Amino acid sequence: MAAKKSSKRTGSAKEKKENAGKAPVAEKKFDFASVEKKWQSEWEKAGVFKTEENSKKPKIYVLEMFPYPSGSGLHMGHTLNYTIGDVFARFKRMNGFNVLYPMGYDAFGLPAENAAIKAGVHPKKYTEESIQTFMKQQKGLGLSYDWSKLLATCNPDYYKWNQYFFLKFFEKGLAYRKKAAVNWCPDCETVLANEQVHSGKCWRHEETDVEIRHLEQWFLKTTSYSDELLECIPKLQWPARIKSIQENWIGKSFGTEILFEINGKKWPIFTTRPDTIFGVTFMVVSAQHPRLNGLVTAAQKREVDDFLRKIKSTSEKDTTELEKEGAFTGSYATNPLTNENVPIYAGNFVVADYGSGMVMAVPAHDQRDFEFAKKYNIPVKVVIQPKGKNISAELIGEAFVDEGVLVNSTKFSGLESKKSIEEITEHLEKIGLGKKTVNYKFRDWLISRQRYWGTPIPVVYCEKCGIVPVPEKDLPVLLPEKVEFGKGNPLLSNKEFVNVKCPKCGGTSRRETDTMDTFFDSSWYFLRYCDNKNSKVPFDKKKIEYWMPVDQYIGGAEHACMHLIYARFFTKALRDLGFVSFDEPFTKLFNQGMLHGSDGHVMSKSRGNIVLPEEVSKKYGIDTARLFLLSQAAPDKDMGWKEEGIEGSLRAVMKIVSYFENPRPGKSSRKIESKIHRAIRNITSDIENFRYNFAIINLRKLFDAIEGEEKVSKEHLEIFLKLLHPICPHITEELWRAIGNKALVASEKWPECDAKLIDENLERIEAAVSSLRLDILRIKELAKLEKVSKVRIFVAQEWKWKALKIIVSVCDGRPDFGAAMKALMADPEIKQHSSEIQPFIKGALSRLGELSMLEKFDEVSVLKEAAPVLEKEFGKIEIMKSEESAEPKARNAFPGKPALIIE
RNA sequence: GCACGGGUUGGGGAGCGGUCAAACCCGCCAGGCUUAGGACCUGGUCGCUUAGUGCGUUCGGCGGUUCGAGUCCGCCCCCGUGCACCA
Repeated sequence: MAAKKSSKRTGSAKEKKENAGKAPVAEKKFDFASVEKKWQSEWEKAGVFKTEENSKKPKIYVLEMFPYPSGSGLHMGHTLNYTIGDVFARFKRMNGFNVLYPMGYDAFGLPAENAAIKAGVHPKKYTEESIQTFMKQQKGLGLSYDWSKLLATCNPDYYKWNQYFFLKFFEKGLAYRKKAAVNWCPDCETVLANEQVHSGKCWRHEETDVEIRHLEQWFLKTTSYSDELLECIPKLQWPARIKSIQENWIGKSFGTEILFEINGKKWPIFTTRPDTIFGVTFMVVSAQHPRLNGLVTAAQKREVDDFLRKIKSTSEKDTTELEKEGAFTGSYATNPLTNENVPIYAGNFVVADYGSGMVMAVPAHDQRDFEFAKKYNIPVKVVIQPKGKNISAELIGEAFVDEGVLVNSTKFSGLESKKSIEEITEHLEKIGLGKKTVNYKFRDWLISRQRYWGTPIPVVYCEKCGIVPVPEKDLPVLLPEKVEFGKGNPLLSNKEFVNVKCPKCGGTSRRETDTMDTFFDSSWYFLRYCDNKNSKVPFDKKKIEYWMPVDQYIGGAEHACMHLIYARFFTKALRDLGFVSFDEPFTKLFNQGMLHGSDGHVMSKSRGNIVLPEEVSKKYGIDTARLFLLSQAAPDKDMGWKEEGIEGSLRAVMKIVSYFENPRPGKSSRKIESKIHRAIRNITSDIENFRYNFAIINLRKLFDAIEGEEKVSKEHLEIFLKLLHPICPHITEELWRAIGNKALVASEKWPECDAKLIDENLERIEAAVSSLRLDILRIKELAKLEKVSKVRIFVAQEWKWKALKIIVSVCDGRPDFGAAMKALMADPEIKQHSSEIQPFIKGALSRLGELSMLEKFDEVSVLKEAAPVLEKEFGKIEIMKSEESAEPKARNAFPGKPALIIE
């Protein structure tokens, strides 16, 4: 099929090429592969993508989220992602910026380890090979990375600094170890951070329920930055969606902490509804609460244990539908304002580590509490009445949760609930039994993992000294290669690694075998790029100060409350440790859309719907693929990959290539000059604002205009190639050379728009020409005229123009028939046409907006310029005033809408 | 349940409250050119019209604001995403 196709693809295009004495492009197709290779190596030779040291240019740091190097390599989805950044980086480079555009690999992680278990390959080998594949593919895409900045997080010269930062955090108390109810994924065989649990499932295993286990683990004190992380969000130039996800994730809520007395001890209870405190009839403590046991009396132990066993077997299923359940603990709490004793239940609907893990239950005014109370026959006490209504505990079928007026609340009765929140809180503060407080959903980041392929946590456990950090001089704690994969943490199988002497006392001690969450690695990699070869310190502060923060970050929205929050935390923590002096790592963030495969699902290896860039490249050339991907939609929108569409992009590329094979150099017309400068202006702002799809439309329009010209100057052709270069880097280099240039487009200066050369009038004339021409042709066809010998164009009578101006000015954007009529009748010249005035005003009022634009140009002069262009084709063209015509249709010519008579 | 996106002409996808029947691409139709081809060129592609730059009807549904609404507001329906028993 293919061979037949290409042999047939000859014809007129071929003849043209042969006349020019050149190889027929269309026939040979175009050797994209060798052109791509050639320019990729030229770029490398010239080092055009290297950042400059001590540059006077303004800096810009363009960064894509670095990939996890999986064995399956890149697909078109990645291609889209990196192309978006590459276009931007090339554009900025040409605009005179010193651009840092690096690439690296998030090389630690579970998939490598799992592959090792499955295929018997060592994770190190697996990862190294994957990285090689990725690099080769990325180079094949023509991405303009400065490869000298390369890093991989699994190299000791990188993870050494993970350990170094860990120790710094440990010193400051930002890294700590505690026993807690943590998330455990039985498939990953490790604990997970809260951010890695999605709706009760593991982020890597959609099918796997996460279990709650009580384990001692390492945490980073991310919560000490909760407030700052939240407060800085409005300042970020990030997509609103990501900002809102982060705000929700941090989940700040204002409320009151009330001290209830339980077994002689004060328990702080967090609530947003202190106004309902007189309605508390019981308390519920989380079934996962670490202090639950202390509340259970001997008599109730059995009941509570039964309950705990029951929820363990059902709790992970259908969290949405879960019925509220619980068991009485046997303990009571004393309400500080009523001195009533209320029973404490253990319940499945209370979160252990939000607030204090126990809630005061007000069944009359909280739906969950209501359901629970009904189930266990606990009294319901109404303390807030809706305005103008009277509800009673016996009759309500659901909790009344809205605002109202307090009742049964001692001296607070009669207050509006909103007001009483303040008053009750104040009262509690006065008597020392409560205070205003804030609560966050955000929790500390659990960073230890019971897996092999990660950064060893630099700590040993000494029998005498307890937790002892590894001294800085002994870093890095190397990850041993010799381990056995299978059950449990492979690191435990290496005795030399595990059994060490205590750095403090020299006594027997055991090395920590947990490794760090890989999100630790990715929380500061953007800093390391700035100084990736430094072996003395994690990075030179001066270099960081020059390059950071990242000006433009590009990546997927799935990292909204994982990587993007961790990196922000890390930056703030490093700032407070004196490593950096800025507050936020990423000034601007762009979320690229997801590429969907032909089955409509997001393109991914596991779905089996991936399209490989190599294959597309081979068929269409990578520039064509880039053009196609970016022209489909705005780059932040999801889009589908469809093979059919790319043919159109190939056509466009081939048209451009053919044109440049046989250019027609000469002096450009004013018209094309105007168009070029308009295009410069538009395309510059399109790329700047990631409106690549519009940039491509403008490029195509510009090319159509160039192609239609008899002659175009070399300078203008060069401008076109420069404008196209960020999107189609390879072919533009090839064509740049073809029209006689030596240097590389990649290092050329971006063209500047000379606004003076944009000629609105000329473009109006052109538009008039083409619309006139079409009208004439259409009329000719409809009238079945053999030939057009004469065209008469009738333009509106002058009084109509005058009247129009009056109407536009009188009405000031708002149709006002009366005012318009009055104004027109006041003008003696217009008054002569009184019979036509009324319909004219109606017409004008109905298109007021359009007409106020029309006012700006002179119909007659535009047509006078337009007509001669068409005379060659249609013979004599006359322009005349409507009143000179006897034809009623022509007489009705409206301003801006000329009438035609053709003979 | 809460929050955020989105529903536009055959498909993809644009659309500062007036210049918008709605960019651009694909598809489709007609014509041209032809070593008759899924190449290239030109035009068309909501309906009705037609010597029109004419009329009508449209932008998930229903209301509202406005002289004027895909465009703003309210409610509803559908699709997608995030969080989810957060007290």
